[in-house]
Amino acid sequence: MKTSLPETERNRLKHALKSRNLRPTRQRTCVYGVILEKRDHPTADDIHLRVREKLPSISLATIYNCLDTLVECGLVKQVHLDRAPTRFCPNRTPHAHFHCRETGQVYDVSLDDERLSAIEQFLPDGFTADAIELSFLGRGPETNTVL
Amino acid sequence: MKTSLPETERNRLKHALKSRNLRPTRQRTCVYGVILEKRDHPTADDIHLRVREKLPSISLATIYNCLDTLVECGLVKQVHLDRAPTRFCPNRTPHAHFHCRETGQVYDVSLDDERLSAIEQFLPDGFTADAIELSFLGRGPETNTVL
DNA sequence: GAATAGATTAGAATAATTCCATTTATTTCT
DNA sequence: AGAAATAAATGGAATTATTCTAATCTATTC
Repeated sequence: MKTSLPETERNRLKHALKSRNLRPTRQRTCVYGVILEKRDHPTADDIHLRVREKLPSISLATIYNCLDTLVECGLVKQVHLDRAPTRFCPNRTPHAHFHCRETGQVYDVSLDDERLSAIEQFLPDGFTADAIELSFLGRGPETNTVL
Repeated sequence: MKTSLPETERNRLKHALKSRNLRPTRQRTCVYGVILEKRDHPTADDIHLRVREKLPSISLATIYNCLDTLVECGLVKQVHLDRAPTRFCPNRTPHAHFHCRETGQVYDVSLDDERLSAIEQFLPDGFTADAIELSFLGRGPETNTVL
């Protein structure tokens, strides 16, 4: 059976899993593949629907398990917006999220090292962060009234 | 009946509500009072328990209604961390949140104007944000191993 | 190839949030 | 003040997200 995961990505997954003594199962591979395929910040449920097209019998619990594993491996990030289901994002470079009020669309906003370290310096002495989540809520470019 | 809300705060609430044609009901006043009283980022459920001591018959639905109103009025902010229930925060000055992995405690991290506008500049052209949420996950000062 | 550890599965359980229809409170109008 | 009109609160049911559990399946090790 062939899964549509490019070699580099598949290797990244394999290595990340192996280094933690986890197995590169069909389900994990497929979930990761699906997340990389359409980068629209899907929820667990969205992902379930998409993965089902390839592995029709996969359960939602497995989706959650796989996602948690991928998050642990640092291959996927969780995005928490509003009182809404968690979304998942395979962008491994440092970035923030912009959530459009109008369209509901979520955009990645990339953060270079300079910006990232600027943010880290907001923390008072004694605090050490290993994860930062920055998100904006507002109106994206396609909602602009052209006058 | 007396509610333990200091005058300034009560006025702030009254004015914010009036300007939106909303009513300063006992429930709204009490919910706001409780949130100001113990600033530990409680969930809707926590707040329900606390408000019940003063208004024993208040329902959770009303707590949610009141909180939504307070958020609309800009008197309370929502905090979204992990896959966890939303927390509420009455700190109206710009600030981020720090979530300690060990203790679960949530700290406010204040942001001065300079920092705030630095963050705003992360946005590409065409995007306008009316809310920013920044949160850190890591270890707070009380978890430091003293060597 | 049996034993062991790791993953998946279905479905039940839990928990957060929303919805709805009814009742109660507040404001407005006279 | 009292009646009408509007806004808000209520309880409980409904929905939805997420977690848990026990059983089954798979891969790896001896």
